Amino acid sequence: MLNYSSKELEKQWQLYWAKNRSFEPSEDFTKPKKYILSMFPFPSGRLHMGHVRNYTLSDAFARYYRQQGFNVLHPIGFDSFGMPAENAAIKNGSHPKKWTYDNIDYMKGEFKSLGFSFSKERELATSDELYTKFEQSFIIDMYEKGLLYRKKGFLNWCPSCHTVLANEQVIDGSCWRCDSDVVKKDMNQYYFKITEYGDELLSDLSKLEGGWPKQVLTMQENWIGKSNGLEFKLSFDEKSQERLNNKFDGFSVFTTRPDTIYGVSYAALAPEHEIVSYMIENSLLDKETIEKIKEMKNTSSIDRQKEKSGVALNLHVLHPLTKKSVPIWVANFVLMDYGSGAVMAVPAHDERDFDFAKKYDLPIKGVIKPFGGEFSADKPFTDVGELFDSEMFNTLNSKEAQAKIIEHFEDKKIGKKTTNFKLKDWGVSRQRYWGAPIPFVHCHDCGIVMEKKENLPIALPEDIVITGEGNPLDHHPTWKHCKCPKCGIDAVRETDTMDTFVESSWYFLRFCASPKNWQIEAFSKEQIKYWMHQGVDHYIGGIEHAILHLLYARFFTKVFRDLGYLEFDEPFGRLLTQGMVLKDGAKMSKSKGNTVDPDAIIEKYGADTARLFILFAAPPTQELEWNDNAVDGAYKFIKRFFERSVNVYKTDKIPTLEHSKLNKEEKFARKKVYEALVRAEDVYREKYTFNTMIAGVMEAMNALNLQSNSDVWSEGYWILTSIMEPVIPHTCWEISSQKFSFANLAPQRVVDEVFVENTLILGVSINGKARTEIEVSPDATNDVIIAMAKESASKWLEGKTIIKEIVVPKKLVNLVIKD
RNA sequence: GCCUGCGUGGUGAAAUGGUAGACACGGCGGAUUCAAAAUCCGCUAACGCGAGUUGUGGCGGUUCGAGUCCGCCCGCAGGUACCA
Repeated sequence: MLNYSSKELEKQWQLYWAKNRSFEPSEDFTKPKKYILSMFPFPSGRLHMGHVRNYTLSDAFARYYRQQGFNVLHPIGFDSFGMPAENAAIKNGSHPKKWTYDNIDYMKGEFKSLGFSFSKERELATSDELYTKFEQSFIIDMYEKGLLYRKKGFLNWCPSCHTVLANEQVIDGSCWRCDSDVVKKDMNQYYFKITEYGDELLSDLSKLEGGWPKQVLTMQENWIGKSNGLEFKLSFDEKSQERLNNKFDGFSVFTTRPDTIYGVSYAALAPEHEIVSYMIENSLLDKETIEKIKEMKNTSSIDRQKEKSGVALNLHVLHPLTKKSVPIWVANFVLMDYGSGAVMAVPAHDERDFDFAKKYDLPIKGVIKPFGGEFSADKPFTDVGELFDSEMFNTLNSKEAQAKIIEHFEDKKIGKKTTNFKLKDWGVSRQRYWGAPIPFVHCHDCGIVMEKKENLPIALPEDIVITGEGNPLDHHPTWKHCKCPKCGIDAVRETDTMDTFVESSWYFLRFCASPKNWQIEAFSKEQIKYWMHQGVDHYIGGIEHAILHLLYARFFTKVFRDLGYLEFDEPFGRLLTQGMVLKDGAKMSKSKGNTVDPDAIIEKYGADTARLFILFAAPPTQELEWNDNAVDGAYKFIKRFFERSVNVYKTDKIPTLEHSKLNKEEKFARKKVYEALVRAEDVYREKYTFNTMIAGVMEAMNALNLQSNSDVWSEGYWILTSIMEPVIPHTCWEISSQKFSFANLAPQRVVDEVFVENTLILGVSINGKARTEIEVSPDATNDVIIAMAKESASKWLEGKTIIKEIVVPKKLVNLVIKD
């Protein structure tokens, strides 16, 4: 066994694992469990290095916990619905289903060749009809509970993908997938009422503290965007009401700064506001004004941000407290989909209101001044200060005034305390073929009717033509025609399919179900209770899912809880967000031409090399710079690790050694081995810094190589192959099977005697600066140590006075001196 | 703008407030070889022949002692943005 041949060795163990069902979880729910999950891939065709990093990490956890005796669930699947399958269909004329499942087959082969210890029997693809069946059933439940509804609205529409996008899928005004400019389109679609869970999604973030990266918690918090304030109505004066044919008596506004209420000098409506629309439709505005408003509406959200613009409506409202007349404007910076689409404007204390007031020469009325200072109208004052010109609230601290003014509005019944969220309901309809059909029927008589559960799944037709224009399901000759499930007359199926984020919002629950029950249930309460206790134990994936996927999955968990399917609040106990894989300082991408193909690396070096390099080159949360030379180095280490196992004898028990009889090199080697073990335990528990764990093993190897005691070698390998198995499993199983009958792939005991030293080296520093070293006995008293330190450092002490002596046990001595 | 992170050798990176640079890559030198590859050994923060001096983005502070803690500033990355 001198020659390391990665290819044969890896293939052999992969076969062995498959044959022995080595990675299937047990159904014995009395055992302690670990649920290790990596975010499942979209079957794009081939794995990229980001995937390899992701699954190498989860595999290391899974293998470690198996060694520790846990019942480990480490499943994998494919998030297999989605637009790329259709885009490929348009481009190559392939069928989305064939394209998808061919890719899945190929990628499964890649998983195998990387030695990932996934459960084979729980593999799934979300485009499987069985998966769709249960998903549609959940959708029906959610509709019945009022958590899914249909409404007309202004939607984000990608003209290139010909589909609607959720707010979360619009990045800087562009489509998250194809980067086209997103436009607004008025149409019907289905929404999940995620806003109903806004408060809980926010407050439960505190339950995740410690388990999730702070960064992700902050991102979710900002995305949910809760703000407290005052909502009140601004009422039109009589003249304005008449002008509006008495159709409107006013409009509602929301502010987080009620303390600035006396500084209101105008109010502004969004261009899409209903009052504005009414005026346009009923020709209550002159041509020029209508043109200006239309122009604002047609400007994209990015362009709207460039410069403020607006137009006066010649309407007036009465200030709610002072009853003074306040002019109404239409302003492009007022958003229709936040609050009520209308704002009170206080230019003295708000940047946006200020810019707008400057541009249109509107009055700026200060009501808050800096403590001990004066208000200046040169720029808006937005800090906390003292109220003035605010009637009964004068001299109050502006922070305190907020609550008081809200109270005042509530007492007078002219306004109320309100909370607003940035989070909006999640639009899920997609005008696409390759997705799960929304299981509803449109009946002329009954309206929207849910399909009967026994008819599920409503599967996709396979004989379709995909052109890229419109929705293939809508164009299909027969698919959408059906009978109303309620009254039986001719009806039409909903042709919208669901956003693919719906599938990834519950897949982690599906994995908990025993495959033997897959046909009859989505998952069972009992099994979920076991596997999901404290959530998924380690969830690993890219930071790019910090908002979308993780928020939706949290939402679904809470909904399922309220539907009675499960009994916990949060799906993922611990989250590890891995860094990107870079080459030449940039993210690997086909367009940049800096990709490294995992298959090529496996072919050249083997899977263990790829795995070792990835875990060694950087800690998981950091970016990982690909380095061909260092990959080569990883290969050489494995080869050396394998070949030096000739020094190890065959045994099925860890050798026992009499430490005191060993020579210096032998003792040092043992110490290094056990140091590596201690480090490994820390890594899995909390730090995840596999790089330092591997460095420890390398140090131990270097130390073993300095001695030739075969007991020390054998004990060392017993432990080191156990530590390294999660990282380079093929190599370690080979060594372990040949030398230890696998008995070492089990929890290891730390032997404390190896850390006992008969002399200690202490650093000696003068005024905190390292100068020299002394060698002392471990039980030397401080007096002795200081005396030795002084002698050793005498050169630096000449002519100086020692004013303080500090001994840090086992570390150093610091002498503080002065002239 | 706001919110998170992060700034350490030629490079990837280590370092519970206690001798900065472990481990590895690269580089240099040597052994082996007819030669090369592979392998093995040694050196490798900078400056200096050396004793030594200087060094963790910058400036301060706390401390016997700061890469680490605190304050301000600079730079980079990610997220987010007329959210009233």
